[in-house]
Amino acid sequence: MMAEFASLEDWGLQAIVRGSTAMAGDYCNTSNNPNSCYGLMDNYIPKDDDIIDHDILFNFPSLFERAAILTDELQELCKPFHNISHSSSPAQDSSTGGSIVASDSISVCKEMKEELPEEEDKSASIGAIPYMPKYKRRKNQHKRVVLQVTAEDLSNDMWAWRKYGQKPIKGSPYPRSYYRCSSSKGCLARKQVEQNCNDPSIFIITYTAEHNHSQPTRKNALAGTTRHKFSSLKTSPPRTSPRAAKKKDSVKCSPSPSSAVSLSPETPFLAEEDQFPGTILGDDSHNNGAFFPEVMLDDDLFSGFGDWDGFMSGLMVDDHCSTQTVSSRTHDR
DNA sequence: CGAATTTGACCGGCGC
DNA sequence: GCGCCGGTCAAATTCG
Repeated sequence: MMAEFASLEDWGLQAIVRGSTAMAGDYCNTSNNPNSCYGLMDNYIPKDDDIIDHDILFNFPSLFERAAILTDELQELCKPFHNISHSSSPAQDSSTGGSIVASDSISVCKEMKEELPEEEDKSASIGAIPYMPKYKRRKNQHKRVVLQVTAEDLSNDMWAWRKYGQKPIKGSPYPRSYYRCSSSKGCLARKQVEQNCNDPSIFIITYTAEHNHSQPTRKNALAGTTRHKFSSLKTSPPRTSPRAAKKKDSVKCSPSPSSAVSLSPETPFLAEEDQFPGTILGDDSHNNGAFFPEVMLDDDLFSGFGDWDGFMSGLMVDDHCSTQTVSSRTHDR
């Protein structure tokens, strides 16, 4: 699958090749671009920019009421991927056209940073999502939900996403792709996809804002998802528009476009068996900063929940998982 | 022909 | 104030 994926995309291949060699060291300068490179959290030192979305959290009003409900919301956020865990058996991968042997990494890094007074932030966010004028969103950009998934898992996102931009990111050899939810016109949900420069097979997905509609149950019911998102994974060369050609040499060696993008937004039908597949692990302060690939929630988030620790301890299965991949236990339920 | 993708341009936030 | 950078827009292009 990986090979297939790699062969399908010029830059993807390049990225993978580079990623497997000296790339990581050369490009993954976390001091330059922690956002792009904190994929493997074992050597990640949180900074103010590496944040989680207050909106996401606060747009789940009940989030601050009961931890149990919190997990529901987390599940909601993670739905696009936790189904993947269950669907990663080879027999089920016809939707992605590949012979996926095993999907491993479903990683969720959830962080939260208090940048604004909590009350103010809450009051501003709870309830209807206010319309954000053009170019006025950046203040909220510090608040995100970050997940890490494998390439194959990336294609199993339950939501319908439409790409609206792609940018090379400083400090990362891989471009970041920007998606908005195409299921509902007014939906403010955003998604960014970039490759983990430490491990190109891992994609870092950043969700911003929240869907204002229910999750589609089958992809055919989705608006705006008719085009096969994997079309660009065919062997056809990347498109080069006249505009692109015109300015080609001015473009920094950003890998060819489709990469993560093309991988991302396919939304196959997946039954809504919403068992949270990823073990929610406690905040990393309890774990010496080790990276827990499934779910990571930081202190600030937990500070809002009195008995979160107790709750989480019930969910905790293994404190010693790998720093890069999720053990198969996630899929064994 | 409608919808999705690509990609250069534009804009605003932020650091210096 | 300036420049860098990330995020978004929108025209052009491609695809089904």
